[in-house]
Amino acid sequence: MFTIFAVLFIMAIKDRKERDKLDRRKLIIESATKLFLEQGYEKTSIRNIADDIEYSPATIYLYFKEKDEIFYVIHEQGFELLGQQFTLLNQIQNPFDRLIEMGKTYLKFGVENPDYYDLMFIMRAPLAEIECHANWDAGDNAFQYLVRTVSECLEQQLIKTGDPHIISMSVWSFVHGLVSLRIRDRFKSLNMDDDLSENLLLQSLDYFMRNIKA
Amino acid sequence: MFTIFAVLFIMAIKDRKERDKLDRRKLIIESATKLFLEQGYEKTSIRNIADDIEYSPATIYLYFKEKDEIFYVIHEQGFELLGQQFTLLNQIQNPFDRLIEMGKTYLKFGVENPDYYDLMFIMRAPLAEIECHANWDAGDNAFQYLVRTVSECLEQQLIKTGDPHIISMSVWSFVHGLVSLRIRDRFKSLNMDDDLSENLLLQSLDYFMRNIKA
DNA sequence: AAATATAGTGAACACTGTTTAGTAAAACCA
DNA sequence: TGGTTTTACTAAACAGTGTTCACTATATTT
Repeated sequence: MFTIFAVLFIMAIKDRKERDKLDRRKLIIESATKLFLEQGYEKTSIRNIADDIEYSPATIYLYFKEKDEIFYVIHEQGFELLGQQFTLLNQIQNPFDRLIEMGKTYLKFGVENPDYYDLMFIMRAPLAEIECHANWDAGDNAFQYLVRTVSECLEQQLIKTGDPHIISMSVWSFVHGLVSLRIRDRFKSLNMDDDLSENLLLQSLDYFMRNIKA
Repeated sequence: MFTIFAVLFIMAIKDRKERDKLDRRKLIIESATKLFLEQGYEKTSIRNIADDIEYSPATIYLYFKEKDEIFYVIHEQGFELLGQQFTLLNQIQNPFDRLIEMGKTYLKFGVENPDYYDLMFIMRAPLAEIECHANWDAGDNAFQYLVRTVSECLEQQLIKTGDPHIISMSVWSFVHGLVSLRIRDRFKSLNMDDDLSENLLLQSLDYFMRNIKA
């Protein structure tokens, strides 16, 4: 009889402990995200995070195997954010219009969240082996979403014929090229007030989309 | 009388000293380039270079203000290399054919020299202020070469009309997107044997060029 | 009450880029 | 030739990085 209550009691404690553990993990992630968005990956050190949450640096290693593992969750946050903005575009019936808006959304995301973008698409891929299976799921999903939209465009003959994967790859490469050259200041050669530069990106996108139109 | 010879002698010594100084600078650059091409920027430390040339780390700072300054000359080497390969294409009369070959050359350069490519087009720009004037001259030249070729295509109505700067920006962004996603392993999602992947890049380029053709 | 499991940390390790004070040797001047 | 200055170099340190480990308190279990 007593043992039953005892067992329940023990389990309640264990539950609380697990909750606490998750809370502290969350604390680390939130601090890391905050610092990361302020200063980027390289400049956010484990000691910075430790100072911020008022724990010892060593404690962080009780919750994360390595620095990259912390930033892998931020990496995922980024994909969730971008995914959300893509989801909003589902309501656009015409797949070509949707494709155009996806492009605009992508450009906007990159320019407005350069640090997220860096982690998601520019940085040398961390966790090469470790979480390799799950690692690029987020990215794959987004890409598959693109492939589907492109396929719809092809079915409805809204764009010139071609292999949907090649086309998707091309679209992605194009917008990625725009964003990453912009983020890494390779466009500053000529003119380029900040406003102007975002306009140039949009004009380039428009040029690209006009060209693939059927 | 004697003084004349003495002055000549002194100057000869000074010349030799300057030669020596340049030699040692060159030694550092050669070692740095070697190590850089083996391991990339981040993994090449000042101490690595010092060990390699059998000098103290501090000595390197007598010849270069900071690590970035060493890699700025490698950065320039990269542009020279790419520029050489572009120059070979001058013999192609038809500007659109030339444009296509420029694209292929660019892709090939990026895939075959990922570390150079990284320094030239992906890495966060070093020397932000210091050599800002001269810093992107190399890159600007290459871009102006692109703009000229695009302009020729427009004049001869080989490609659809549009602003030459927007078109050039688009072409560059497109090939840069392909290369940078490729060398940062963002394409590994589907299939991708190494041979196959380079083929995909070329197919994408072909798709792009077909679309801008008049 | 004693034994054990858990959470957290100080201090260290092996690195990094960079600076500084000090040392030999070469060059200059008398 | 001898004394002074300039040059070339470096050992050691500074301040930072990611990461590990031996250790300590506290909480839980027996």
